[in-house]
Amino acid sequence: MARKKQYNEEEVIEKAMYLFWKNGYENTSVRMLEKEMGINQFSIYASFGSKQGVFLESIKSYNRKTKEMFEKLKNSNKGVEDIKEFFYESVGISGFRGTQKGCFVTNTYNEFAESEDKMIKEQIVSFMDKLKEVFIEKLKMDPTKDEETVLKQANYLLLAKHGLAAASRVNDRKEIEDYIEMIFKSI
Amino acid sequence: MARKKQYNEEEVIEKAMYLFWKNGYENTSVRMLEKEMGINQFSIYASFGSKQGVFLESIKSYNRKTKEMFEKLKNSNKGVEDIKEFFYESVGISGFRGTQKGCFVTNTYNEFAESEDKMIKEQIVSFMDKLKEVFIEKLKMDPTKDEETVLKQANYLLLAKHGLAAASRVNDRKEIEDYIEMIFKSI
DNA sequence: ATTTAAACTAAGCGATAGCTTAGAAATAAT
DNA sequence: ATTATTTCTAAGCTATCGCTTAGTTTAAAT
Repeated sequence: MARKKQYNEEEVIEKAMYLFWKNGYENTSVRMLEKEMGINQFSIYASFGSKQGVFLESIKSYNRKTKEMFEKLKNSNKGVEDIKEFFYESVGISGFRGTQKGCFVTNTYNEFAESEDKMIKEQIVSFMDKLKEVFIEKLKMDPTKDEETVLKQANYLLLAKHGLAAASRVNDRKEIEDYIEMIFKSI
Repeated sequence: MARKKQYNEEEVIEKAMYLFWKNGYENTSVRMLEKEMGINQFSIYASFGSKQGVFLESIKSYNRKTKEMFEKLKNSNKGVEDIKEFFYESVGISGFRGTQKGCFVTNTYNEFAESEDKMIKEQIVSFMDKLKEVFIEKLKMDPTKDEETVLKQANYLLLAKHGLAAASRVNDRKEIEDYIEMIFKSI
């Protein structure tokens, strides 16, 4: 038949994901992707169709990376304490390859907040909705909270995460920990 | 001698500021600035030197716009309650020309978090530092708070503002108000 | 009215963006 | 070994980026 692909798509996407995470979407050019992914433009376009295609796959790759953390969060039963641990881990994961900063999802949310790009927005909103659902579930474990309080607090936690992402880009460890503790004081 | 400028620099910068606020720095091209400012590229470069120059002046223009609010915040003596009111006003100002979203400073902070652009970073960091100083002053009005608590809470408020800015781009009024209330529950 | 210096218009500069294409290289199946 | 089919290289496409420049228009000063 024919030649086989010299690269593994999942592997090269993971590399692309780290580059996007580090630089954001707009500040990552296809030439930069070529170098980082180790394949040339023809192969990038043959495999993923467009720069946006590479990015969408990168988000999925990030989802796979965080899935374990997410599953752990879901399966535990410590209520609010689980969310707090998740926040601490979120900060931890940000540094697991050194150059990336903040949370990839929150960074993307910020970059695309004003954008018209529906496919990317969908991915991000879907991720955040899933997270909110988990928060709600955890908060409901406390029987003293009524429905309204649960929704308010879930929304608060989701928004507080934006500050956390910003913090983990510039602030030091202690400030970040203080911030997390402050968040949970009102829950 | 010679011809006079057909435009007022402060006026055209204000228009540029709203465009930058709406689209961010990278997503605003010099061609777009031409249209919005009503002057052509030659005049833009003659007056402000570069696109970055226009942006720096835009930040200053934003500072002038928010100065009144800032002064009011400084001169009041209601402590934490002043900060809360400031948060509510911050959300209000975001909509005062319709198309802008979030807080211009926070948007810029997010866009330039990974950037090497020192001049722009300086402007933003200086703005946030000034805000933090005011927060600290307000928090100190409560004699029961020790120095450490004050610093922790000021940091918390500054970071919480990132969530507020994100919220005011997509969430509805009620969710935003709920979020603000939640922030101050732990103060 | 003439001079003169600045403001203006419009065209275009090189660099880079995302993306495409023509043709050479490689390899599984025959 | 030949064939068939895909991968890969490298060059180049058009569009847009920030910015500049040549040349015209305008108006204050003489």
